[in-house]
Amino acid sequence: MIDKQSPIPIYHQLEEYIKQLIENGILKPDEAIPSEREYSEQYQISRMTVRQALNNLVNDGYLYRQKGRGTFVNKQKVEQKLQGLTSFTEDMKERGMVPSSRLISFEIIPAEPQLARKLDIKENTPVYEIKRVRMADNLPMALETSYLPANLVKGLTEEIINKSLYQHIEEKLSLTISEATQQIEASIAKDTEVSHLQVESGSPVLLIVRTSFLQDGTTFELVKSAYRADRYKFVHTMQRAAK
Amino acid sequence: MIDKQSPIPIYHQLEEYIKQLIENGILKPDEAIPSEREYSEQYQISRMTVRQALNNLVNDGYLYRQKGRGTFVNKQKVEQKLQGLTSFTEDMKERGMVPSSRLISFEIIPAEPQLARKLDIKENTPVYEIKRVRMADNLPMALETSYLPANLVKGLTEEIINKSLYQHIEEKLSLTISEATQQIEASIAKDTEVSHLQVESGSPVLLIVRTSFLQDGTTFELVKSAYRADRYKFVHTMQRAAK
DNA sequence: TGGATTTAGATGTCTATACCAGTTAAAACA
DNA sequence: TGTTTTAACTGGTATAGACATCTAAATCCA
Repeated sequence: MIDKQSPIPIYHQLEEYIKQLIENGILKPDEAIPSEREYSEQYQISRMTVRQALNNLVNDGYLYRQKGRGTFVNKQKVEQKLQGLTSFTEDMKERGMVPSSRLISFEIIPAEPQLARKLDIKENTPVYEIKRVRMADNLPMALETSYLPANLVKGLTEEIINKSLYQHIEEKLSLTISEATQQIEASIAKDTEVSHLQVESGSPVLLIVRTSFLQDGTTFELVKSAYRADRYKFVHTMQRAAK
Repeated sequence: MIDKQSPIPIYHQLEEYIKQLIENGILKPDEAIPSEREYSEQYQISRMTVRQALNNLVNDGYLYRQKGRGTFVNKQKVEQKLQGLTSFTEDMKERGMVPSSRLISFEIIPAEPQLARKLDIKENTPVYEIKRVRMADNLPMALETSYLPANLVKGLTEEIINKSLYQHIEEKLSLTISEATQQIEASIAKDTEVSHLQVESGSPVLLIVRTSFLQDGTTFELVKSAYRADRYKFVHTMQRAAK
């Protein structure tokens, strides 16, 4: 399980190992995991190294400690799942639904002033505009429009979009989204939303505007979505900041 | 600065000290702080102890490290402000508005099954129910109903509520909310909401249900709010979880 | 039996040391 | 002068041990 010769740090190996046991349900919530000294003896590693692994897992919310008692498995929180959320696809899968989508339009347009400001690029810079109806279990869930600076994601095709845009971005272009800001508000469905989402006029929708950033701070994408209020609820967990 | 005889752990003292320097602007963003070895020598403490302090500050987002270069002060992110958000009052102040509220009703009721489940208490346990219209710059912003288990916050009075419920909870009862989950959805204003929020019937509202937890995991409060969609937008930053 | 005390074992704090791996700038070299 | 090497930093990983503090079970005693 633990390979001391590996270039991967020991604490990280132990971390991944324990994380696996939790995610596979072998270690159950509120169950005590072996003590630090047990890990230390079993794998012949120092107790401080074990602590480093456990501390990371505590920080990530997988474990919690009780002085004098032991270290325990945390309940799988919705939060952990949602924090990693980047795409509609991931979100729906988390909710146990099958995501799909129908492309409405796909073109390259010059960024008008407002969009340019939001994407932090110059006016009229080419931008991909992708409009899609997002579905869950084959029912319309949201109408989504994405804007991506063309210079960041060259050679985008309909095929890639229909397959998995995010997979392409992460694996082929090896770009990683590190942070995102969301603005969420309520509204009444507009005409295009009424028709694409198949709701009655006057129906409420949840508008979510997400701006995603890369590690270096580059603005990567702007996504405007209108969700059917009767089908979608946004769930979100937050920790109180230290004073 | 560092008192080795103090019952307060050394790493914690150093942590608070550095945090102060950052919050008071003495250490500026992207500025390097002294190296681990410097702290170690200056205060005659072990480097591992210094690392424990710095690690905590990195985890809390105050610092970031660069291998081979040093440890630097982070920019104060909006996220950090929003993460600490717990109450309507704090939220409005962040937005530069003056919060106020009008009490509609205040009573102790037995928890019905659904509420009991959400608060994680037994059925018919006494619960405070507080209904208020929340205002920003004297304009109705939201209709809010709070539920708090009576045994957790004994002796609540109208006066306390009108003054500052959260201040009372944190300072008098010394309870700290460590985590909260929010569910956000869009809807159409109901009759009571129409009248209290002074909107037309058919107007959209943003429904937010917040459940707050104490450090030990106790469910502390359930707050249901209906915000005027034309005045309120929920903003939220998230980091991508590590894979 | 029931309450106080002991004890074993858990996490928490801290030390002192060692070596590794990036980064940078000065020193040596061509 | 311009390039390369080197040395002196930085944080990252890992060890082995000490003592503190808290918890719960075992033990003892009235």
